[in-house]
Amino acid sequence: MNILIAEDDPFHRAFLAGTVREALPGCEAVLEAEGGEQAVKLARDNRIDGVVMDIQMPEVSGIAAASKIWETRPDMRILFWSNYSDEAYVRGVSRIVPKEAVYGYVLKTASAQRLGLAMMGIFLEDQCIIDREVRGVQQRAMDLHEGLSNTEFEVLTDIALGLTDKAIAARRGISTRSVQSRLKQLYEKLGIDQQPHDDEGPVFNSRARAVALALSRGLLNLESMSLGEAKLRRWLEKGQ
Amino acid sequence: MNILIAEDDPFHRAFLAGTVREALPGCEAVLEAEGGEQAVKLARDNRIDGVVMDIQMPEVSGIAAASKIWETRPDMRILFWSNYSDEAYVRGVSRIVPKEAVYGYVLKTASAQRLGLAMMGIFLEDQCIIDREVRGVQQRAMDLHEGLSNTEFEVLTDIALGLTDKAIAARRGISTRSVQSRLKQLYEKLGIDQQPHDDEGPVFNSRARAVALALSRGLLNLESMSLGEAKLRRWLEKGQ
DNA sequence: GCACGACCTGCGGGATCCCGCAATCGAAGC
DNA sequence: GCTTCGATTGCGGGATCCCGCAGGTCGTGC
Repeated sequence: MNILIAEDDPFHRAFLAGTVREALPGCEAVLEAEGGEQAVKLARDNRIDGVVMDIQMPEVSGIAAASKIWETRPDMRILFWSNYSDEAYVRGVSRIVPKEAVYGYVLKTASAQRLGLAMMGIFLEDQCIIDREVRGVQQRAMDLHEGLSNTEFEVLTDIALGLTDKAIAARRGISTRSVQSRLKQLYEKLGIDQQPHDDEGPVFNSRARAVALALSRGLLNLESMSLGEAKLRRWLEKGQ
Repeated sequence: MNILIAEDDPFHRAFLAGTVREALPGCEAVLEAEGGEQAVKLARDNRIDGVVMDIQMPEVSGIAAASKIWETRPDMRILFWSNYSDEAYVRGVSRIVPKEAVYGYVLKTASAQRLGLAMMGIFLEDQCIIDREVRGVQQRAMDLHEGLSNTEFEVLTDIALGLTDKAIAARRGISTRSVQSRLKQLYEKLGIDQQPHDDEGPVFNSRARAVALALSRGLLNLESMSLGEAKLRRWLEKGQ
């Protein structure tokens, strides 16, 4: 069995390699990549049976790299190992995972033992293993009343990128009035109307406040935004 | 000599401890803190000669902890060790460092040797040692035409928190028209007017676009925003 | 004293945003 | 077939935002 490790931090990379050797004694080779691009290349050029992937990496993130790998090898087993359980990450992962793929999501704060158990479960037993805390986020995101729907999530990313209502409407193929309806729902779910008011009218600009709250709650993060920025740029060029 | 290490990641913490022992053979004790709060407590209760501080830590960040420590020991030598050279961090540090303090700013991507040299320079020779890359950011921030003035930076943080013009005016003690003037300058410096236009008017909402650009350029980051959120909350309560 | 630049401020208007009301459409369920 | 529910859309208005223009203030340097 050959395992690929993708992790930019050298200390974490060494720790991962050690844990892999310990949890999977039958493992023949452990390949190491320092970034997403290298991970894709190594996964393409070698016979790999599983990947341990850090999500936050400069240049090409772990999610982007996993997406690339799954394009050609939709049955690849990938264990995501991340510092955070941001909803942006959890959504990002579950959006790209193919139906036939086995995957896992373990937090870096977990013990070495828990990480080792997850490796055994995924790479030996083909189980999907998701940390409890991450599962909680996943659950909340699915709940229709608590979490955001896909359409609400779309307008959220769009206003976070700084688009106008009209631009969002053109991009998503709906009317500006619909955009505003979605925004209103978004504001309600984020609880913007119940934010403090001053004597002199509202303290908060709904649009900007929504972005601030989404960031602080992990609905969005910098990576999801730069990813959205890239998509937006492509759409703009296509339009011209 | 006693050195305090504040770093939440155990691998990095162990690496720091090793580097301290190597670079400073005369060092008697190396104390370790896992977070900002513990760092402040350890610095208060022990005879500490210098601190190596990670900036990004959950709960109490390294900048907040350093600020606390410098309140009672303004001559403390502190070496900041961070993953990023975000302008938000650089500004945050240089805003709180007392005139008589010796400090340093080294990136985590630097080699162990460079880190060791910085430790020797700061703790043995009382030199200020700032990585070249960080220095570049500091320089740009000082340049009046390239970087943002303090007033522009203030309105930037305010709109990022989601405040309305009126609320910003009340908070900063100026008229709403002044807020809008500052915003216009901010938009110009961020280059929002030269963003792409569609046939059907502007694609971007200036206010939201400014926040998006500031985040992607590191002028703001999540920590500076949650810090601003805390300040805002205090101000709101005072007003009521 | 005087010119200069940086900042603050009031006025006014045009564009955008926020939202209540109501009609329409499509999909799911009985 | 009918109902129900969610999503979309138009209309209209009030609030906010963006910005050009012009006048005022304050500190610096000659």
